[in-house]
Amino acid sequence: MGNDARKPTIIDVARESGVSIKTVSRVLNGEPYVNRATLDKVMKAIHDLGYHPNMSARTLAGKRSYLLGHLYGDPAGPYTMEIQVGLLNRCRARGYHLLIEEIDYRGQDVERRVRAVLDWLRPDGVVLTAPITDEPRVLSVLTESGIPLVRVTAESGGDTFSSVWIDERQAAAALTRHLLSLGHRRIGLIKGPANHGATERRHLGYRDALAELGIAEDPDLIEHGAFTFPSALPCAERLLSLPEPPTAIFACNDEMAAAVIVVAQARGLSLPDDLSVAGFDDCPIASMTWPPLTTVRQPMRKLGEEAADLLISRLMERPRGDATVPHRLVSHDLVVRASTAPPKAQNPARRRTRKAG
Amino acid sequence: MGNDARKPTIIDVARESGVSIKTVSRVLNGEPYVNRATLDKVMKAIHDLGYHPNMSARTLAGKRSYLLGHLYGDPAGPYTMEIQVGLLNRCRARGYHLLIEEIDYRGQDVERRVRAVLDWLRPDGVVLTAPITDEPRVLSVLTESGIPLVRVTAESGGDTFSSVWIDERQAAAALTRHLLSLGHRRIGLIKGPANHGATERRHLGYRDALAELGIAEDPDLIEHGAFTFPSALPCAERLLSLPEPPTAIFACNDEMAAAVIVVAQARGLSLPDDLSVAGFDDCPIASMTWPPLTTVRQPMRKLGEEAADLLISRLMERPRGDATVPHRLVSHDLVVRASTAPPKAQNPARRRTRKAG
DNA sequence: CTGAAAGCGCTTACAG
DNA sequence: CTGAAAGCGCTTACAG
Repeated sequence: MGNDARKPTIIDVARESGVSIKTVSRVLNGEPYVNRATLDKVMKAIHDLGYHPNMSARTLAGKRSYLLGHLYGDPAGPYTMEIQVGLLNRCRARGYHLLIEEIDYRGQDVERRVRAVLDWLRPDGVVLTAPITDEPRVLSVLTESGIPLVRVTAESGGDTFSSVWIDERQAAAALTRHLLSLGHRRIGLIKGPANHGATERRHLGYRDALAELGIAEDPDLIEHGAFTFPSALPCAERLLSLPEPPTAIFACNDEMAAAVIVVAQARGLSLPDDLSVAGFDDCPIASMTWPPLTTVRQPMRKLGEEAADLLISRLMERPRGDATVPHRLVSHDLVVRASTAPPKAQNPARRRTRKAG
Repeated sequence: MGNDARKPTIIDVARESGVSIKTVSRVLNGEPYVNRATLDKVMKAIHDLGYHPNMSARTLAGKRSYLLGHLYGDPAGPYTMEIQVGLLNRCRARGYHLLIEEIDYRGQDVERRVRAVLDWLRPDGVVLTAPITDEPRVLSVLTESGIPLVRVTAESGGDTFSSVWIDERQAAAALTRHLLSLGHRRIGLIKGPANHGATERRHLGYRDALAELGIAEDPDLIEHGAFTFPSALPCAERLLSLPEPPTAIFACNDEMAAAVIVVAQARGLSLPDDLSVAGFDDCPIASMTWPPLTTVRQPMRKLGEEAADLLISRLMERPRGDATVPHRLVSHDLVVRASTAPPKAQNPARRRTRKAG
């Protein structure tokens, strides 16, 4: 209330600048072939009037909504949320807006949920983040609808879907090499869930690095977590209870690495002397543990920014029939912090009992 | 490509069910005075055709966008993101959608940014979460525009803005009482930033509890953080370096409490024997530290759900001129975990040096 | 380089 | 309880 002042429309701008609404529309959409003087007049009118185009009218008349949909299966996870910040950054810069939708990929009606989002919101494009980048039901609905989509951190190759990714295999190998170079030879691995693409990629990197030194993988040292903190607790317990426990543990994400630290501390181990721990992602938690975690930094905001850029650029070029499926590789960093060090005792896990020194 | 099948419109539904589009519209909007048999026919046609109303057309013709805007100043923070999950839950259930926008409240052009969101997106309502619930520039633009808004976790009272809140003062008092009941008498407090409403409210609760036992607040025990992990590091250092250090520290959120734990561990203190630590919020981090944190659980998803419900209900009742400004109080819980225990040594911080036992 | 007309798919008054 | 008409603010062909 108070401001009955009707918001200015394209008609007001046209009148103010003495041209047709079609010409204003041309300026709004950055179309070529607008006389320089005309353009200036229109720009001035837009500015003077404080005009903003009405999104709904644009969407209804044109064929685009200027909306990107972010579909994710991991509500409030730090990894997903950081990517979202990146998406938001680029949407803002390029005149798009972000609609978010959580998809419970373990639920019964995944297809219906995804379809509903498309039908109701009609976003121009969709960004998929792990762990639903590889969910067949989600992908099938999306493919069938023909909507442009980009997947963040999924399998690189493939000529079906566009993606933004980091080389997780190589990153995992680099991290494992770091551990090996410190002198560790028994390195525990806590994997993610089997249905998650990253799980296999990181495992392969671990195996690559071991193979370089001619070390065979010991199945006893491989545990399956679920990329969550609680899931890694029993994994860590089992690893540290082995007759010959590992001197280092590589958890495939930071939350699981934090769990390893907690278990180790509860057992009275002194870190990193008795046990080296490494994670993956460089989420905020990686800097909040004691000792802070050695990990692989995934530039999550950047992944989001690249994804939005890729998608929006694709939407801007008219011929949406072209068969190019672009991929973007983003670089990662090995971040060495205090949670990794050379192994000290031969049999650290045995040396101590449950009581802290 | 592939599906040229034009999406069904209200006209198709009208034809299919043999009524006018106006009647279909009535059904869509749940208006009263629709004959039962007519309603059934229309519902069947909607279902058979797989019809979904076009949001843009609705927005353009009607005066509502069915969009809620979530404005926040704390990108990717776990507290904010959990609230967002709650908002999303209720939006989904009630036919609304959520647009998200980060507002850099320390930036120069806050007003312009907020105004742009309103002008471009024209959401029906706005949800504001801390720390921008009390930002005067944001509030002034919003007030001036007359858009319905609800603030999550802001000052309870006031007849200007609607809010959803927990009694932080009482919660902080309960937590402090817990510490006192364990026998602690010197309790450090790490506050939030001065411009954040929660800062003062939690401090008052701390003071209330001390006063009940006739204990005067010791200014040396009060530190100012910024609700972030790094900000609390020097605060903890100072507190633990006092000639007579506290036996317990209450950090006003979990991230800062995690920082206290890290500092204490780096100094070789054994927790909770040498030092009790408590946080606030019960974010995921609270369960990922060692020892896990005693804290106050804010039901963040619930806060978000209540906020969305409050707002949507308000939007549904036509007469938007009514002067009621509803408030909703959500209850909190004291969560006692292993980070708090009775004080052990008289002077624990002195007893040890930097080396862990 | 610019414009007049039609139409996107709904809802709003207004009738009946 | 139901409907015919107008209009929301843009963009799309189509002309010139």
